[in-house]
Amino acid sequence: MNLSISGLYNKLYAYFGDTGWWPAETRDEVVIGAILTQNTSWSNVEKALFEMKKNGVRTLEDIASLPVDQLAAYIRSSGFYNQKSRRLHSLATRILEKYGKLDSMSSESMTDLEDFLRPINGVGQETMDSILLYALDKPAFAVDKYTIRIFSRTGVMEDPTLYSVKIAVSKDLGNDVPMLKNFHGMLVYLAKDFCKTKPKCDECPVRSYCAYYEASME
DNA sequence: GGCCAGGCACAGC
DNA sequence: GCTGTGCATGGC
Repeated sequence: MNLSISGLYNKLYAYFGDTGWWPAETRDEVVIGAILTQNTSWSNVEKALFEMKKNGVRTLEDIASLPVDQLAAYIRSSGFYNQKSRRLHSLATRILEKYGKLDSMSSESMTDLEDFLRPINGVGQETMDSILLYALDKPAFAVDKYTIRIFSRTGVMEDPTLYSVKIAVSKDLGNDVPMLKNFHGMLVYLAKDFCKTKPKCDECPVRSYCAYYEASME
């Protein structure tokens, strides 16, 4: 059976509903989390966020005014802490220099924001799209490893890559920001709940489309 | 104890 | 352009 992108969205929505993704209370926290979660499980990111907050570091301004190695000590549990502390510090500094705060940044155009973010060290495609969508409410779509895996297994796309998925999703879901936000959130839930190394296919909402499920039944 | 996790940059081909 | 590698912790 064939499944389109909006078909996948509808299947997932029927099961998960509104996920309220991204798990952050402020725009600043989205940006921080977007760097910290790079190739890292969210539970380790949470520990780092907790440690930062415990020490009064909650905003990009707090980060920019902190020595990098101090920041590194706080985010230790998120792994790659030397890299990430440098990335976070420079990203925070550059945003503050150019825009002052994220609220005023969100009134800029997509292309201007992309041109600003893309060259920043440590901001790749997924990090940029996460920031655009979840911190700045722009119609971007963050493609992660989960997304590729699910699109591939469910046959939504033949040979999904980061860029082909981005294009196809924006074609199918358009510029509907709440929908784009929720789609990514639902894909994360799906991947975490059902697609892990020891998959739980029995109750998966899209198992009837999934090549992995079929293979596991043989 | 080994494998994996929501990436990214950079070297070498 | 594509592929391999370093970056590091915590949970299973």
